[in-house]
Amino acid sequence: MVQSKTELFDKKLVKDAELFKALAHPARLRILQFLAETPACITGDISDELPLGRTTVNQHLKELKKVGLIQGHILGVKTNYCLDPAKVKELEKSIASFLESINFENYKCI
Amino acid sequence: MVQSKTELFDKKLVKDAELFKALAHPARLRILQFLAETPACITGDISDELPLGRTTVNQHLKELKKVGLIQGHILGVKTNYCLDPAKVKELEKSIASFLESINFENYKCI
DNA sequence: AGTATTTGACGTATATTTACATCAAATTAA
DNA sequence: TTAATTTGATGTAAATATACGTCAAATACT
Repeated sequence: MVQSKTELFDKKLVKDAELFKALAHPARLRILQFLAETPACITGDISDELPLGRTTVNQHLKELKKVGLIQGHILGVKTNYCLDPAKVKELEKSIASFLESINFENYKCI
Repeated sequence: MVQSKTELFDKKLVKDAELFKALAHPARLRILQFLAETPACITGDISDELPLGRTTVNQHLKELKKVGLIQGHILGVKTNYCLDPAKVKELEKSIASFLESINFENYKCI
């Protein structure tokens, strides 16, 4: 991008775009689903579930953690990952509010 | 990515990820909002609205067109862009169904 | 104590995204 | 007809994303 211009946009739009970006890869969507299905969510089990290497999965986990959608709890050598339900709710609201902003009942194309 | 692995994931997840990716940049979110506000949506006006060059904006428009969220109608030299309200509705449904798949009422972290 | 397991940090290679400049084609205006 | 406008295609440079291997540290097992 030579020179990032993201800071020139409205802060809410930037934050929304970051959330969408976190969801912009099938591996990360699958990870979220897996965590939702699996309350006992050991890190290695996640990479076993996906057609990707462990280090790659770890990278995706890091991105999900960055936006707060998941948390990692260290238990000895192992790390238990899990969804942050509050953040998921927040995500839901952010998306809804954006969609509302582009949803005009009487919109018509010329 | 050396070797893309996206085709190894569930098709619906891949499609959802593509939708989220189209929304993963503040410029594209702003474009969608602008089109929603502006029924007479001349191409050049869009780039005037954004802190980006015309060619850059054109590239973002192309991506939005690729996933079908907007349409371009050629009128002489000019092109009128507008939202595709049906696609926006579809987007809304896809997102809702994904969010539902990770939303467990009794989810609890260990 | 010594070995095995699990993880995250780091580095690396390739692909893609972002931002733009330049150009040619098409159309409109003078 | 000539000049100006508008657009999309093409090319390019830098940044970021994706996928993975290797490694060291920490913990668990024998």
